[in-house]
Amino acid sequence: MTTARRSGSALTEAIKRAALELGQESGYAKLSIEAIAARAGVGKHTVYRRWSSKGALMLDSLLSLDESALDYSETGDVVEDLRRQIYEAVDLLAGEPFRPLFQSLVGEAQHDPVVAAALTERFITPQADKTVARLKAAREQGQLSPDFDLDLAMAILSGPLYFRLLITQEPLTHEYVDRILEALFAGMRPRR
Amino acid sequence: MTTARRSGSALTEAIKRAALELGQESGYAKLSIEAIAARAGVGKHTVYRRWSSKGALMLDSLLSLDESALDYSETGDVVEDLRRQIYEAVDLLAGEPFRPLFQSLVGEAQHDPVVAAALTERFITPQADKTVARLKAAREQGQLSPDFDLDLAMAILSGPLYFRLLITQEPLTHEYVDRILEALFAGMRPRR
DNA sequence: TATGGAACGGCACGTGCCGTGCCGTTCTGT
DNA sequence: ACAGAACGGCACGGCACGTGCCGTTCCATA
Repeated sequence: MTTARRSGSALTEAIKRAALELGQESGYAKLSIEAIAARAGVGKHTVYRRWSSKGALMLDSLLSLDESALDYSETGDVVEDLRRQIYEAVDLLAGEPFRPLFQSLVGEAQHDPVVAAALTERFITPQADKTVARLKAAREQGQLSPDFDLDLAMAILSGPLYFRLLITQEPLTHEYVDRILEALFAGMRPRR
Repeated sequence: MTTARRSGSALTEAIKRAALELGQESGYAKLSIEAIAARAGVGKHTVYRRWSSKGALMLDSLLSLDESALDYSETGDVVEDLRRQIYEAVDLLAGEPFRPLFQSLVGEAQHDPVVAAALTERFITPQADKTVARLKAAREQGQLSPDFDLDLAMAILSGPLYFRLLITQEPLTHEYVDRILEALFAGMRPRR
């Protein structure tokens, strides 16, 4: 009997899917590459050939979900645009069902430089750049105080969200996002 | 020959010391309880009897360093008081030589609820409470806008610091702390 | 259409650490 | 003086690691 052999990319997808499934069932901690390979019906080599570690695999699996999902449209209103951008990121990664996995992944990045680098390159930097670009455009249109540090503004927007996700481990609601935006812009509007 | 036997608390201290030493030498990731016990000249039971996991041991070892170190004096100026409080926490845990360990520990808290709970109870909550209490006192003295959410202010102070520590993994300088304080209070001062 | 090489699934191996027993010894409280 | 707890040392089974080797299947090239 000739088993229909799957193509390379189909295997890659099957492994990612198995990783996400097992991750949601058992949690990241008790997750082994052995188990993922078994679930995907694949040899361990086939996994190791593609990813160097459990963290790299999970990160890739998780971030493959977004792709275009993290784009957002422009309304002309800075606050509204930022709100939408943050809502989408928060809903995807800090909402069900992927919050625990994303959380564990950021945790893993604290031990594993490879995961940290990949996380920064594929998610953190793109998001931060988008935020700063939008702020910059607003500042040039006179909607913001011209002396405000945009990188700092970005950190003040992002920081409390990660603080909630990682430290207090409370849910990230839209209402919380709104409050941060409100507080930030209270101090950022141009002075009369 | 009768080996001089160490008392219980002396053993506890010796194990903590060994854990911190090995943690700084090898990094948290490649750290085993076996190795810690060996370094401390102690049986594994003696470790397991005191701590339930590597994370619990490391957290205890690290936070035992502060004790009274995280107290600070009152100057009457909110910003100055908060600055001192944050400096001290940042210098101890996010400065050399303990930054990598603290970082890994917060990472561990993402997988291990026991570590997360201990971290919250022994460090996060006390720090947050202190900050909020100081803000509250200032507000009651009319130094702050009366409608500002103090918990949110605390998150805006803490969030960017953890963002730097965990996400962008840049050093936490006093200068950065100052900029956050400045930005926050720009939006918090009472309106005329 | 024939052929070599790459990728595959399956299996087994040695390694490291886990957490837990059991031993005989040493200290402590009563 | 004595019982019991805590100790250091050792050995154990278990698990997942990462890496070999096997024979098979697919694919590119000639």
